[in-house]
Amino acid sequence: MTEKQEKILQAALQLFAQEGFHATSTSKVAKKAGVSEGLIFRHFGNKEGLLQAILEEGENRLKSLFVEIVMEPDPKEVIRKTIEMTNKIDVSDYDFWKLQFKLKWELEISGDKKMEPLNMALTNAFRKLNYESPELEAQLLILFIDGLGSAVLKGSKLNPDQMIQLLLKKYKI
Amino acid sequence: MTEKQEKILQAALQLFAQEGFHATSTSKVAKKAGVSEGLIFRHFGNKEGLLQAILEEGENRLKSLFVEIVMEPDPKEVIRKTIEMTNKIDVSDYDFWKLQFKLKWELEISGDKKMEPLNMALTNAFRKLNYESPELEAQLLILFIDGLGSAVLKGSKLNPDQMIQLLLKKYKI
Amino acid sequence: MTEKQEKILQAALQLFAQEGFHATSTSKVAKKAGVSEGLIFRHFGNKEGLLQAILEEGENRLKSLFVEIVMEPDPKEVIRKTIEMTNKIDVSDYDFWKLQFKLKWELEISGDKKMEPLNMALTNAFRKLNYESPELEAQLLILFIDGLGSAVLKGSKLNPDQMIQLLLKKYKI
Amino acid sequence: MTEKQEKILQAALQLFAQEGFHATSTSKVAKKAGVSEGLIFRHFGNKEGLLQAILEEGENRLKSLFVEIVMEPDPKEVIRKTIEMTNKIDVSDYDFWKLQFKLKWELEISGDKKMEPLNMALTNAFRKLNYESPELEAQLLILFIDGLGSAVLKGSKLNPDQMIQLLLKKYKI
DNA sequence: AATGAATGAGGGTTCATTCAT
DNA sequence: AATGAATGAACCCTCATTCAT
Repeated sequence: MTEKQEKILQAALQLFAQEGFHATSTSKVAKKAGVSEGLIFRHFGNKEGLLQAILEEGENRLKSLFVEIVMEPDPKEVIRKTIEMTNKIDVSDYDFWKLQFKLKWELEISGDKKMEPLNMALTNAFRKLNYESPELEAQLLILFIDGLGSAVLKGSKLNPDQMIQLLLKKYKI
Repeated sequence: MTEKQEKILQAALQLFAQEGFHATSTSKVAKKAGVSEGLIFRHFGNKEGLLQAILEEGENRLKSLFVEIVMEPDPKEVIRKTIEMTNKIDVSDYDFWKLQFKLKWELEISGDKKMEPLNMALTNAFRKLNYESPELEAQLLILFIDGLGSAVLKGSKLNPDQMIQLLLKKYKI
Repeated sequence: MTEKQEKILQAALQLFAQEGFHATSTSKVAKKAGVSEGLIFRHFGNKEGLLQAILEEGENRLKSLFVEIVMEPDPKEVIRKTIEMTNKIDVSDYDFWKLQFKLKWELEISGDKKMEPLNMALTNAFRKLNYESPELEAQLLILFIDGLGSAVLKGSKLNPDQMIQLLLKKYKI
Repeated sequence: MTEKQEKILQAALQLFAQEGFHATSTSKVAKKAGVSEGLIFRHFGNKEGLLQAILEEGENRLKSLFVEIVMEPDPKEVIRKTIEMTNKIDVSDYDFWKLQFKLKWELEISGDKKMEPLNMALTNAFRKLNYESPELEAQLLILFIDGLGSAVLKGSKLNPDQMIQLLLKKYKI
């Protein structure tokens, strides 16, 4: 991975996240990266390939976010960590996460699959805590954190910390 | 509103919802509507104008969805109706709602403002029911219905009816 | 067929014939035709389509060149007219015919099929004249007019009229 | 001439012959040759230089094809060898000869000059045999073998052996 | 000798938009 | 109101070529 390749990825990430995939031209990416447009295609094949390169890194980051939760034995802790997940996101990674959400809509990339490990960890946790419908409860919680992340990234005025506190209380944690 | 205008709006709605705003060319819209491309510009000024026309109708539909909730005096009913809102969506309107969600991300159109009446109705309801933080509770519930709608429209496998039942139980309704 | 469409075809024919298909850019065609580049694609779909449009006219012209020969009852006349065919080509049509020959090589478009009616007419003529191998004789004569046309169009110094006289004498016509 | 230079020439020959000069990119040549693209320019200066290198070898091969004919004292033998020339072409050299014909059209390289020695040899032969117009007869025969080679290389269905027999008979050889 | 990163110009094509009819 | 020809800018991408290593 040369220095210019990194520059391209960085510029593309930022622009895709801010303006969207289709609304970002490869020439804009090149200009922002301080690189000739042709270089993008030499390294990533085509615009789609550039996107894939970014997304691949995305899956890795998501996995490393999940690993702590999935490995946690205490069910209450699983739920707590899940709820607090959105707070773990570094501000410098906003563009990155924004892109993930954006693409789910712009390119109809389903996020279900990626969430599966989290889903299972939560289902297990709720089962251990004797919730009536552990699967449903897991889905509901995922719905919440997805919604919370979504709201935060879209710049909603909602205060995530308060929301997290409220949720923790509701789950008696 | 002539017949051809309707045809254009219909075609645009479908295409914008399915492929996205930027990925849909005006020529595709014209072809699908069975209309000359120029006519789109005659009637809606430009591509953006076409979008606005669709969105305006969107706000109206949203308002009419909300009106029942906002007018409801019984706070428990307000919450129940809110939770069951997603079930009220007709399958034939899927494209329409999909577009609304899609655009929030593709064009960074905040949905906060549109949700304000619902937000206030819910806040009021929770206050009447002596919830500790009615504002937060309202936001949380909105988060939920937003997440649920989002999941359904993206074709998630999750069962909305079960989810609604679970929620109703949680709110003791 | 609008006026500008004609202009495009004319310019393309000239450039394709002179520089070759691949060596001619659509922008060059547009400039020469005094037309915006986009118009080419509106009317002909793509560069290939533009070529096809030219070639279609080619087949028609070829057919009308053949018709006199194919309809001729006197076998000697068939042969004579075939031999003299190259002389029938108008100087203003040089570009057109050059393109036909050029493409046979540049794009590997076989000319065999187009020559079939002429082939049959000649075979018949040679058979009536009791030549030993009429099919072969027909092919040989086609080889000759193809070669002669080719030489003339490539700007060879060879004198076609003398060549034609020589041939006529050989076939005793 | 290093091993890699040979590889490049070989690959270029094949590609130029099959796809044409303009339609073949230097990168394709490099890939086929298993060589870095830069090396092509190190060795041959530019794409044109690469072509020239191939063509130079072409002239040599042509000369060596002609030498037998030009050196032949018996006029009848001169004619026979000329007519049978196309049969002398090795199948493994098809690409090479195809390229020669192709370029005559794609790049407007006249073949007249290269044919001069053959032309003179034939003229002489016909003169010795007391043909009326030896120059014309020479040109005509060249026209034939050019056409025959052309047809064979373009993959025509015509049977070259039969054609050669027919010609030999016509020239009473 | 050989590589592979890098470039700038140009490739074909699509786009939103305008205009005469 | 409606068409369809026409445009120019921008699109993604490929090209031949250069250069540091």
